[in-house]
Amino acid sequence: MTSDFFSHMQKRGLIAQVNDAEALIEALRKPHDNKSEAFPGVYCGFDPTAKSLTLGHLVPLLGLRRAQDHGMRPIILFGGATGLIGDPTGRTDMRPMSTKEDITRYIENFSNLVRRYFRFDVPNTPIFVNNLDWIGPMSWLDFAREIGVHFTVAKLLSADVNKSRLEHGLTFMEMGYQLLQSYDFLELSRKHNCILQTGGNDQWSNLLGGTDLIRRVEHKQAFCFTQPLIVDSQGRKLGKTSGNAVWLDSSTTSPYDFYQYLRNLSDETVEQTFRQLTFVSLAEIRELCAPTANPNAAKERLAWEVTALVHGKEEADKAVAAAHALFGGGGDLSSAPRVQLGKGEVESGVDIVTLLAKVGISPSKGEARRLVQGNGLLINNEKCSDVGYKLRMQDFAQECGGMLIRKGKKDYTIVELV
RNA sequence: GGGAAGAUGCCGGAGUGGUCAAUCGGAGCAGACUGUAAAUCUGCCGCCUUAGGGCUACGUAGGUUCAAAUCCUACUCUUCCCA
Repeated sequence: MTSDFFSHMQKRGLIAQVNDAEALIEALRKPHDNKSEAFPGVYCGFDPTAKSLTLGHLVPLLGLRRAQDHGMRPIILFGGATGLIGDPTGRTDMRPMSTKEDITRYIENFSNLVRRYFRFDVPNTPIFVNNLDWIGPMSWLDFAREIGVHFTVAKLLSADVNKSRLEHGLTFMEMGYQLLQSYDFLELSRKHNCILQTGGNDQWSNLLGGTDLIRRVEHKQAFCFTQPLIVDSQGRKLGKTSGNAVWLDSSTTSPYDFYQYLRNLSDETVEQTFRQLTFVSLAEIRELCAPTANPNAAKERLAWEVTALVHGKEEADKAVAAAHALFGGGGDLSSAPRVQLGKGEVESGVDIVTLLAKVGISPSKGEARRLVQGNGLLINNEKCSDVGYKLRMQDFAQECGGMLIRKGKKDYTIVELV
């Protein structure tokens, strides 16, 4: 059944570039002993550059899960070592260096986030590794002699990713990044029978570095493919809202906001996102996204499916209920985003502008003022265009258990008194 | 090591003594239209403000001047050319 993996990924639009498709299909066809270490391994690395993972990381994560479902062993690598260096790919300047303590903390959070996407009740359970474990103890000299010797500087410089960086200052540290990632693949190939590496489309040259290294050192063929970056109809990277990333972590992006983000995707993006971010069958997706079908029904389903994967069915249902309540009128508001305000504030006659800034609905008073002046604010579904409006206790006595603030068309917040 | 150029707001990129909180484009926010979509059009887009103004900003630190993003000095960083 591993043999179906590749075509499954292709049909879902999850493969951008492959190094050797035919040989990979052939390798996956090879029967193996289900009880031993012999599951062919597939790995993808995640560098701890931020405290949480984003929507964009969901593609490779689910890709590993799809591999698991097809009888491969998923290997999730955390870049404890590579995170200290920073991948120069696609960047015009160096990443700010994180501290070692930050990276340790991030990795802890990553491993908590990631577990839910895999199965542990099967023989091919996932493996979690940290590349600091093998890169950390290695001396520079050993590394240079064992790994560095297989890379020429000309080759590294010819990579487009490095070329563009050359003008802006590429450091020695960062140029070593590809070597580290290549070494990871070699190590996993030796230890865990890992035959395949996946990554984002921008990772192509890093992935090839690994397959090259394995061929040179082990005289074995290894495989890699990249996955398309998920983008919207304008080709913008998916997963940013209001300039902020959409995180997989419920404490940074609430399940409601997560749901809303997907619910608001543009029409053209829905079918592709459906294939890439859900396990819904292709036949059903076709039906949902047919030209005659209701695009809003498709979006609701898509948003629910992905939210359920990331936050669980219960949270997804709550997000739907909240959305229906806010947009459809009536229904259950209990899951809408909430913020709290001290009673004393209202008693002392706080005005609307101060309140918006205080609870974080607007980042500053000036912006709150502009919002109100621009007719963009509704209090309990009534337009409020009076900048000096003073809140009263009865404003907070709505059914939802507080005051319903609507900013613009679809940004709802309940302010409750404590 | 020597020489040249450069560092501006979230990003790109104008500005070269006052009229600069800084042209323009992108991103973002809001309004109209709509389907919680796209496209389009309109307004906003440093912070505070009792709306008169105040404060902080043009790599960092000093200086010249009534007045500096703009001139001078030192420093930091980057790019290019030569070695």
